[in-house]
Amino acid sequence: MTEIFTLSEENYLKAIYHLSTEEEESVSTNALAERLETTAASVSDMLKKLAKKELIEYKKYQGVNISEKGKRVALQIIRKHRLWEVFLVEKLSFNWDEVHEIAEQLEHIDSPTLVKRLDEFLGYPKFDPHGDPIPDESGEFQSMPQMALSEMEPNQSGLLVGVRDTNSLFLRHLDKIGAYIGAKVKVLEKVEFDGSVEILLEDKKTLFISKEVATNLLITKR
Amino acid sequence: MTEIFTLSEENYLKAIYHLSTEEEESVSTNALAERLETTAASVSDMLKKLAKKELIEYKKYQGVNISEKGKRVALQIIRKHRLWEVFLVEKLSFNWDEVHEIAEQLEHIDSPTLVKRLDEFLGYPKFDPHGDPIPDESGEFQSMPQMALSEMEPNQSGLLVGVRDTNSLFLRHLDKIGAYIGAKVKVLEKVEFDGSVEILLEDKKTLFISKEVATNLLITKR
DNA sequence: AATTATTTTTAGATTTGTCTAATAATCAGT
DNA sequence: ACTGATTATTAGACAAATCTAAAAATAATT
Repeated sequence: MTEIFTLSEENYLKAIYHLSTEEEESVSTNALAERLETTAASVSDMLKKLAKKELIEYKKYQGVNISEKGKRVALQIIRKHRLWEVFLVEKLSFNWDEVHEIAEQLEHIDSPTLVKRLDEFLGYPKFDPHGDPIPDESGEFQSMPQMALSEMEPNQSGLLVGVRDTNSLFLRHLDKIGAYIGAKVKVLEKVEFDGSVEILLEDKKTLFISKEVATNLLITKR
Repeated sequence: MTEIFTLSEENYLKAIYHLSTEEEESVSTNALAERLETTAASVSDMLKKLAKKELIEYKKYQGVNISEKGKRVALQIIRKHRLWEVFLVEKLSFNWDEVHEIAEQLEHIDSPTLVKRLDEFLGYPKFDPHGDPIPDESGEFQSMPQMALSEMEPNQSGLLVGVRDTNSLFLRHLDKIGAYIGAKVKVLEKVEFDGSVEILLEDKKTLFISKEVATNLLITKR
């Protein structure tokens, strides 16, 4: 008898989870309202509901913290979202910038067996097409130490493992310059003047990356 | 800008479509209420809504007929349902008796591109795992002339192309006796006494089929 | 510390889809 | 053609999720 949650509840939980990993402090009503493109009043209402179900810890005017139970639920939704993204890209040959909205729908499909079979079908992937880790059934996931490309020093190298911004224009730009998740990246030079970075991609192509792009590319050193 | 329908509207349309192909006459409020496990009052309310959107033709107390527009919408939902069933059985190795409820959820995912890619990925299947035809993008589908096994005469043979009852117990029974969609079936003898039928399955196995089972198996002669 | 600005919550409405109970229309049997 | 039974519709209520506008709490500024 696994508890069932509404679409709205699931979306709130996911947003709360994401916001609380992005910042250390508790999540504010307004931040949630903005993220979910709704009003602060609606958020207040929903928070009361989620608190009653013990999915969050909530004291009026003090912001929200996600509970252990809430985190468990959120991570399962995120797991589904990312598995479906892998499916869409690997099996249905979508581009990685086209899959987010479809996965937003698919993540709410309720069937533990389906998730298990899908995971198996995809070969138990550990990361989604954007480089984000896929939680396992118990909510655990591998997180590699990551840093922005802009924070690396000349001569350091690593693998491109993720992007900070998942904006579709940005992702298409990456495709165009030939950058993809898993690519080997070596920093050749950092340009003081404008913060841009000269990199060597896959040991064969050198190019300049603007500061804006460099701060949005996540690298694992090793 | 393709019109968007709510989950409820889609489920009503699907039910109306199915009921109106099962019987020639227009669909009654009570029949719909029973099918959708709701009350006649709720059905009345919804019918007004669907009529306003011109998805059905509806005159008070006279039952419903689905409009051309409504049929188009219903067939696209059915298309999605059946494609997902193929996916679940062929790719995720579900049994055919386990897929219906999951497909009931997946059929509401809204993304024309997804449907197109899924269809392609599955190799443009024409029938779902229960033997039901899959409508194409414009709503057309192949329908083979079908008859119940119980209506066939001795020495006639054909292919098992579908089931009338999709009850999970029934489907498992079929698995147990070794009957599956696509199997060759030849009627050896009909037993007057209890209406049971002796058949030859795939030219290699003879067995007795009860009247109940025989009326629920659909055969194409050829 | 007092006042202003910001943030958050409440109060009251609205929409969607549902329900029960009451009413109205149609159908069936004599 | 009438009467009783069946079937369908309306009226009114309710829960979920949202909104606007008003009030309350907290934070910031002088």
